[in-house]
Amino acid sequence: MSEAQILNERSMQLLKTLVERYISDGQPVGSRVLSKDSDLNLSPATIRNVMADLEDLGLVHSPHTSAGRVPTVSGYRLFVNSLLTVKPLESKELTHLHQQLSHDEQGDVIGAASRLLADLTKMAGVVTLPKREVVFLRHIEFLPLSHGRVLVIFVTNEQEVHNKIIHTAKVFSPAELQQSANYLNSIYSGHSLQAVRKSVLKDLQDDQERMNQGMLDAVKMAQLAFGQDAAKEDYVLTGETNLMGFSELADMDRLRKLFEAFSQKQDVIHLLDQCMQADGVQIFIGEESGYQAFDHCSLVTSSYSVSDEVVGVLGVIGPTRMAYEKIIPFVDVTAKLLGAALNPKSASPL
Amino acid sequence: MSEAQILNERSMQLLKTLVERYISDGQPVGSRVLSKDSDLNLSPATIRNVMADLEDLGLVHSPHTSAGRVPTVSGYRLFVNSLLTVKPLESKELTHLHQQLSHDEQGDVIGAASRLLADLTKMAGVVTLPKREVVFLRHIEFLPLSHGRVLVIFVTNEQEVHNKIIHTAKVFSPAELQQSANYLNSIYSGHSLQAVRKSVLKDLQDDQERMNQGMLDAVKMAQLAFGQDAAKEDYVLTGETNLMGFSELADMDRLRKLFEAFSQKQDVIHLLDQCMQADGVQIFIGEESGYQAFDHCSLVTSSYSVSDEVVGVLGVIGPTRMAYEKIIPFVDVTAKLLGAALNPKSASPL
DNA sequence: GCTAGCACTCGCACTGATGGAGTGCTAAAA
DNA sequence: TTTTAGCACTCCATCAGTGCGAGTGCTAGC
Repeated sequence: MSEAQILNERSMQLLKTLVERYISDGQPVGSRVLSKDSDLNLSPATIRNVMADLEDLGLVHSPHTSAGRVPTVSGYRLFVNSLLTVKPLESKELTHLHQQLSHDEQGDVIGAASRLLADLTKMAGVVTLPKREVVFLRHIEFLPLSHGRVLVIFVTNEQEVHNKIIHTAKVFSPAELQQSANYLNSIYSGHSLQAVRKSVLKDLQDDQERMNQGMLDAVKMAQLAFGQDAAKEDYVLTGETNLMGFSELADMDRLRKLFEAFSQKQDVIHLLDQCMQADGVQIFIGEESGYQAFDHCSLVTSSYSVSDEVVGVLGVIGPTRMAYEKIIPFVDVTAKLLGAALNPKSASPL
Repeated sequence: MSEAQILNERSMQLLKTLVERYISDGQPVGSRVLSKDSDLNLSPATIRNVMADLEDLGLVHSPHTSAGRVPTVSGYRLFVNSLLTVKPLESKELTHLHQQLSHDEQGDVIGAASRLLADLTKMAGVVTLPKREVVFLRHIEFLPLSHGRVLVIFVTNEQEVHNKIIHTAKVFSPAELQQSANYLNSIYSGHSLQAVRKSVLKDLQDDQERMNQGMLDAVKMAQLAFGQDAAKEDYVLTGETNLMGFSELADMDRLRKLFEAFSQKQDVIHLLDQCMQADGVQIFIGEESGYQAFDHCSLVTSSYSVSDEVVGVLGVIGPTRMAYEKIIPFVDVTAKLLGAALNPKSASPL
C-alpha cells in the first residue's frame, strides 16, 4: 500500500509488464525486452534506472549482476493488489465447470471440485469438507457389540452418516438399547447437536430421580456418544503430481517438505482455516503463508457458502509464478458454483 | 532357477556378496572390493572372469566400461530366491510392532500398520482395507429423504457401517420404512450378503401374492440397497515422501509417474490383488511388476488373514536397492500381527 | 584353473577460453 | 531535470582440453 504512493505511474506500469512477462516466460526480464514490451517509449537505460529504484524498494530482485529482474514476494503482492487486470473466465471453461458440478453423479461434489481445480489449472486443487456451524441430529441408533461396547450410528443434516464406538459401564441388552434410541430420537431429533449436548448435560446434573432407568441410560449413552466430538477437519487434495512439473519446485528437499505438509495435513488445515474468515478470494504468496513448506508456492483460495453460511474453503496451490489473472476469477467462480451445488435445491420435507 | 544349475557355488557366493555390498553402499562394486569382501581368497583378476560370466547370464551389469558391477533385476531375483540370508527381526522392533498393533486406540489399525511399515523401513507402507469374502448383514435401517430418495444404513460384520442412497419409485412414509426395516432385520440379520441378495431375488420372482404389501416393499428396497454393491477396493498408503530421499528415484519424471500411480490407485490395486493370491511373502522387483511406474521400485508384500481367511495385503514400496533380508521378515511379521489384531479376540455374543 | 601385469577405456572434476546478456555509470542531449 | 547513448564491466553458460582414478579385458605365465 505505502509503495503505491511512492511509486509513480510509470514505475507501476513497468513493474506490471515485468511481472506479466516473468510469469509467462519464467526468465529474468532485462531492460531491453521491458523497453520493447511496455507501451511507454523508453530506452533500456531509462528503464534500468527505474529498475534500480524498484530494487531499492524490494519489489524486484536480480539473481546475479547481469541477469534481468525477477519479482520478489512484495513485487507479486503489489502486482496482485493493485496492478492486475483479471481475465474473465472463458465461457467454455465456465460451462464445463457448471456441468461437472451440478450433474454430480458420484455423490462426491467435493472431490469433483478438487479435481476440476487441479485439471483446469494444471496445478494442485484443494477443497475442505464442508463443515456447518449448526449440525442437526436426525436419527440415532445403538447396536450392541462385545465387551460392553456399543456401536452408535447417527445421522445429521438429513443424510450425513457418522459412527462411533463407545464403552458403557453396564452391559445393555439389544432391547434396552433399542428403547434408549427410541427415547433419544423422540426427544432430540431435529435439534442441533450443541443443544443436544447441553440438554444431556443438564439432565444428568438435575435430580435424576424424575427419570426412569431407561431414560437415564439413554442420556448417559448420549453423553458418551456426543462427548468430545472430535470434529476433525479434513480436505480433498488433487493434482499434487502436477506440482512436480514446475522448475521452481524441482528441488527435491522443497518438494518433499511440501508433500510432507500435504500428508501431515495440519499445516494445510491451519492455512485454509485462515482463509475461511476472509470473504472473497484470499491469496498467500510465497513466505506470506508463514509455513516453510509453502515458501515457494502461492495459494489462491476462496471460501464457499451454503445458504449464506460459510462452510468451507477451496483453492489452488502452485508456484509463486502462476497466472494470477486467470486463477483468481477461476477460483472465485468455482467456489460460487460449489456452494450452489451443495445447496439443497428444495427444502427436504421433514 | 535354471541359472542356479549353471552357476557353481563360487559364482553364487560372489553374486551374493556383490548384491549385499551394492545394497549397503549404492556404488557399483569392482573386482578389488569383491576380492576383499568375499571369504574366498581370490584375486581381483579371477573375480573379473567370474563377473564376465555373470554379465553374460544377465545377472549383473556395468554402467560403463570402467565402473564395477551392479545387479540386474534377474540378479536381484536370484539373490532373493536362493542366496538371501534373512535377518530375524530385532526384538525391540518386534515389541514395538506388537504394542502399536494390539493396543489400537484410534480404531484405525490399518492406518497404524501402514504407518509402522513406512516408519520402520523409511520407505512407503501400504495396506489394503480388509475385504471378506463372506459379509454378514447385521442390521439395516431406512431413513426417508426428499424426492422419494431413501438413505439406507446397514451394518455388516459386527461393526462396519455402510450407507447408500437409493431412489424408490414410490414415496414411503417413515412408518412404512420402519416396518420394512424391521421385517428385513428379522429375516435376514445374521445371513451373508450373498444369501440375502439371492433370497431377495427369489422372493421377487416368486408369486408375489403370498406377501403383503409391506413385505414386498421391503424386499424391493433391499434389492435396490444391495443391488450392484460396488465393493470398491482401497488401500492406505503412508510415507510416500520417504521415497523422495532415494537417488534412484531422484528423476522427476519417474517420481511423478510413481506418485500418479499412487493417486490413480487402480494400478496399485491390481498389483496388490496379484499378491493376494500367493500366500507368504511376495516380491516384485523392478520391471517384474509389469507397471512402468514401478520400474525402479521393488514391492515386498504379504497377505494377511483373519481367522484363516485371507482378507487383505500389506507391503513396503521402495527402490530396487533395498535391504531385502530385513524387509522380508519385517513384512511377514507385520502381516501376521495385523491379522491377529483384526481377529475379534472372542466371538461377540450375538 | 588361477593370478599378475599391462594397456586401455571411461567417467569425472577441474581449468581456461569465449560469447552473450545485462548491468551500472558517466557524459551528453533534450 | 530527465532521458538517452555509449562504454566498461560482471557474471553465467558452454565447450574443449587435461589429468587422474577406478576398473576392465586380455594375455602370458605359474
